[in-house]
Amino acid sequence: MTLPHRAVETPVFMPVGTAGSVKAVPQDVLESLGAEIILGNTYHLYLRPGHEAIRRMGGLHRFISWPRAMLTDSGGFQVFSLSELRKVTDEGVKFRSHLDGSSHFFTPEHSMDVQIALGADIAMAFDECTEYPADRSRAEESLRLTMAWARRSLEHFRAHQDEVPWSENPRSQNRDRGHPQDDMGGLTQSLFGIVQGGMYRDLRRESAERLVEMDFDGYAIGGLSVGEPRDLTMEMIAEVLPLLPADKPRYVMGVGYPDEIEQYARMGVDMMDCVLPTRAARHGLLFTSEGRLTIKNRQFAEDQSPPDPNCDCMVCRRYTRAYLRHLMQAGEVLSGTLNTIHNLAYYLGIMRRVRDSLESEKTVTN
RNA sequence: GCACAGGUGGCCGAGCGGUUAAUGGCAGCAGACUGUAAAUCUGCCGCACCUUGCGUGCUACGGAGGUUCGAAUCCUCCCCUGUGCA
Repeated sequence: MTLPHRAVETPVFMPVGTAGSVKAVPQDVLESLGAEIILGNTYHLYLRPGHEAIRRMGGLHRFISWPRAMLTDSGGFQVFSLSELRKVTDEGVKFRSHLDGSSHFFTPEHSMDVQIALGADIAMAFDECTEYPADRSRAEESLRLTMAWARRSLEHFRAHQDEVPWSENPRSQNRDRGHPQDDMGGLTQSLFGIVQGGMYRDLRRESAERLVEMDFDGYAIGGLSVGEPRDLTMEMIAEVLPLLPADKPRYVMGVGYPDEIEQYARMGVDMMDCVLPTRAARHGLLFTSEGRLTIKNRQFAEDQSPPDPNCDCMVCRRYTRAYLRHLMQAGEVLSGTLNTIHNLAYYLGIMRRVRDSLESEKTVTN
């Protein structure tokens, strides 16, 4: 399958670039690594530098100078991760900014407005990422909210999706400058719905069916990898996947470890994103064909071998474990950069191999 | 030489008569990280031993004596460092 818009082949892994940057790695390096689509975050970009500022600058792609695809998460995950700084009502979520403590009210409509202003290729419905564990009634309540918000997200999005800042768009304000990032060729932004339901199969099923009925451009499975055991994650995905239309992208949010993403991709998941390869890299954990490598460990102090002997990424071709360990010990910023480059290369490599072996029997072109 | 100020565990630095193997920080060692409040967080960090326990023993606050039931903390002498004056 190929994602609509900038023809992204799937299954695909999407590096996370919350605040308009895949931490520690410049865009041109991301391109050379073969990253085809990256994430941005609605909540974070709304707070700083502000979505209207980004709109005025021509949209997210242009602002960060990223010519390939982007997806913005709706802020739904922040409802979960900033649980101590927020208050949820049917209407929306009141956040207290983690930056300065100021109050901000997010509703599905507001999230859509922000995401349209940012103008990523794919926007996400505003949802509540249900925490784990959540008992039955809590999961039901949370799902009720997410489903109501999905409908509101979709309606508002459909009514305003032509307000993206892209040059080809009639309402765009930045059609004059001929920038590579502006080559959107009459594309439209799409919106994905998000399945929730805690760890209850019937709730998951109900969630999926209702979303499909609403007719989104793609579907995500959210609320996973929030602390539950791995087999439960698997079970939920297996339950939901068959209910989602195979001709539209199916995205499992926030996963996972290398073996997980391979497994899910082989099950038919088209898209995945995760902060793990980038965050773990900055913390000194490398994922390799030989397993986890805690590069800061003393044992690598004089190890002249490459991080992963079976990897041909630009880091493994050139640097030794001893050097990477030293950079980590010395607190050099290059440490995070090199570690992240390797981890992303590793993740992207896994997906490339899965794609090759699946030999895209379901190529859908735009 | 005189006058002040100091000498504390690898380093910096608290403590100034008793819950003190000794607050903190750094360095070191190990672990965690899954739609990013994360270049973050957690644990260990004098030595030895074991039944790994808010366990036992030993050593420790420049050195040597002393006061005291008890001293890193008080006294004496000595050594050393910094600053100022000769």
